[in-house]
Amino acid sequence: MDTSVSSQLDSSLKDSMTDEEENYSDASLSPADSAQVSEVAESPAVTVVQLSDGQMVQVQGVIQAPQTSVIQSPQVQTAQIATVAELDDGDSVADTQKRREILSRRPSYRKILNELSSDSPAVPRIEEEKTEDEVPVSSSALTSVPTSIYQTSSGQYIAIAQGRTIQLTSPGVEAPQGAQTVTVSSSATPQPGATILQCAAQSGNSPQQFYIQGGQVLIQAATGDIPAYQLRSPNSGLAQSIVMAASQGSMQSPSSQHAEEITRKREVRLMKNREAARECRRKKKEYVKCLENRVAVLENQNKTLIEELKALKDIYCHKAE
DNA sequence: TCCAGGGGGCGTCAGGGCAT
DNA sequence: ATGCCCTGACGCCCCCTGGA
Repeated sequence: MDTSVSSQLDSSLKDSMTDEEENYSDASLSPADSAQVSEVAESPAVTVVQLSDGQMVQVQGVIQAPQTSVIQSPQVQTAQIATVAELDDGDSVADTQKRREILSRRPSYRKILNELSSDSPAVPRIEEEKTEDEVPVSSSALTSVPTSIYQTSSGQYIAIAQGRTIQLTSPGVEAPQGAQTVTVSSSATPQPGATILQCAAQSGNSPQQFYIQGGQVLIQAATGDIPAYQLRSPNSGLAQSIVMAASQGSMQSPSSQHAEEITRKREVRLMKNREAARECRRKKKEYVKCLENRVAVLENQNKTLIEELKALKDIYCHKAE
């Protein structure tokens, strides 16, 4: 009787705990999570469970059962899970190395959550990021040499592609509303005079004007609430040598193009890393929430099984009498 | 009201993993 | 080998809360 129930619980745990989760419970769970997992009384009953990848896991005290009664308070009916390597006393140096390897090889939150979701359909999957609405930081745009992306001091992005396309994007605004695209058809060979382009601004705003003057490109705001951008291409056309002045009136000299390129690359890198860190934190929160849900589910499951066991035991005792 | 402490979010850096 | 992505770690800032 006890054996069957504990095996059920073991299999339940085996099904629901991936090795990545163990790594997290070992290293980086939130205090609330670790408290729920590790709050356990010492029990001599240790079950070794083999995970799907072959890793051995010791599950201690799945049911803290004294000899007389199986039923215990729910507080102590949690499982303590530790890898065999950690529990093994001998060869601590090798254990430490192995532990470090396990920790350092931990997959990303997306992978972990996707694996969890493959286990249980209730867990939402984290889809691969769509780059369509990330024009300023899309890798394809960044790796293609002709595209230049700049961020203004107000947070707006200016993307200039070799196709003579200028795109203004405001952060936090969906692409259809936030992006303004202008195709510069006359700039392959810059006109000696100024070519004025107008793009349809957002409703309610005055149109912005783009001046192209003898190889120079100036983007000026027509309204006071939009900061003034100044771009220029000293040699020809709208190639990547276009730079953006930090403020109105501070045009860049060609001699500083190398430093500008370095600065631009750094800005792009920082911007992408900023986004990545934000996304990583979001996924981490989602992952922790997922683990908390899983703890709740497993606790409920445990409770139900114990009640079931109690009922069966009552029936058995009645028949024995 | 002031202030210390904690929590949460953010930006940046560093380093490992991975694809090319 | 290289570049990109992901994430831990660190410092900073802001907000909230409880005590003096």
